[in-house]
Amino acid sequence: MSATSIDIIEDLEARGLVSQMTSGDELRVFLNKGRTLYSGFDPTAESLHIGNLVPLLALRRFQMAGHRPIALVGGATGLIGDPSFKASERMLNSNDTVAIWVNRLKGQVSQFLDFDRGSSSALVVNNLDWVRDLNVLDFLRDVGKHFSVNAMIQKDSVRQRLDREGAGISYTEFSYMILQSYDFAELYSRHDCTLQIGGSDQWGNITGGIDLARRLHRAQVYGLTIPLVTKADGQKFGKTETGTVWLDANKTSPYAFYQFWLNAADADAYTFLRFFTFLSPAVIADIEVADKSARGRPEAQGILAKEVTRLVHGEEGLAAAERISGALFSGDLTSLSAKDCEQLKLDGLPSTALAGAARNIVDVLVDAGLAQSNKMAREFIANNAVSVNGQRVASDGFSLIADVALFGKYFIVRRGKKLFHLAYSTE
RNA sequence: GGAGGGGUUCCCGAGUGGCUAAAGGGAUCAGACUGUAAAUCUGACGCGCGAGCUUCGGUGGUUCGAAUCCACCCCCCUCCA
Repeated sequence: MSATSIDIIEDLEARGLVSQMTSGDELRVFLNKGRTLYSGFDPTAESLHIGNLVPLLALRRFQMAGHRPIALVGGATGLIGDPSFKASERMLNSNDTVAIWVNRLKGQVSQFLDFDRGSSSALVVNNLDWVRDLNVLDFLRDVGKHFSVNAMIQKDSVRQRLDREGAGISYTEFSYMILQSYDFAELYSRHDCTLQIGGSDQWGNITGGIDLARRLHRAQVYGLTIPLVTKADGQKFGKTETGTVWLDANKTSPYAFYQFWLNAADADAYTFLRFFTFLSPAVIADIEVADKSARGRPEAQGILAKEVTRLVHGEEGLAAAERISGALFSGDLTSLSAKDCEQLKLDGLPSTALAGAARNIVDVLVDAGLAQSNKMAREFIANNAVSVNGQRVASDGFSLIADVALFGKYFIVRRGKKLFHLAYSTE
């Protein structure tokens, strides 16, 4: 294998991306040559979300450093459910559902990796391919025998499920760790995969795999975990009012995605730059210094939003997101042209068509999803939180009629400071 | 199989016959202040314009009246076998 171009561990450490690793110095030396590594992504939904982006980008960082990344999509493990640090047992998803999600995820992870890069070309695999044909007796005899239940119940990742009153864990989920361990051993023998990376919640599963690879194949393999992304104020990362921030443009538009990053707190922005972009730690440090010495609004969030949106949605997605953001936030809505309004719709600003000639604002808010109920809609209006085309809506009797429309048909409805919706008349 | 404990509004968690749409905390949302930040303060937080209606694992019952009492069922936890 070819020599690697940069010290990947050093880069990861400079970004704060290393949580734990097995035999640190040894691993550093081991990575002087191009190696094969993997990270797993379980199909728990039809799309990955921004939390998955950190290990995914880490795979790419390794690839850029000359290593061969394998993205494993958990067609098998997704049928079981990872109990690690989960408060309670989860519902099982059907085989069909998981199979569909596997395909979606395969497509998503592929976007971030290079499949034409010689000896470090990426690989996407599905663990169902080798787990499907295992039979129970062989599994219990050949694999299960290597696991000590005593050791398994000591793992932090399942402790709270065992200790906590009212929780508990099924044998199904308890077995998850064994399946993931088997994956590592299998990837070692199939692809000479010698390193597994994952979120820090995966430490227990990863070390399980290291032990199994040694026992089954007398192999020395390694593990490295990445810190889970946390926010400075302690709140959960990756959620907005509308829910999870997905990588799928159909579930979270490039515009919403861009806005998510733009709204990062100052205290988080530089950490996120290190975690979610390929800007070098030195450049990021410069940005931070410049922001600190400047008054007013920092640059970091803008750079962050631009970089990550480009990474996930490409130049076109970024351009659309910036067009909408510029139009809505940088001043006078009435200065928009008819063409601009049409473009907002094309760019993915949430929009609805209005059937009748005049529509009551309360109905519009509810239909557009800007309010959950008529009652909430009225409350927003009473709180002065609603405007149409830049004009405060003073009463819940307000109607969207041609007189207040832009170009006779467009209504830019705003609820709160940041939530916009385009309603347009089809008459 | 036996004994005990438990399932309350998004989450945690009080409530053990009317004063309870249901304490308190968290999360979330809005307003003010700002920088589409943080912190802080104020308000909202089942549905309904409203009279009111629908909620406390499920079903049936007792009662003028139940989340609270009874019966059966489902699910979870702990201990014993």
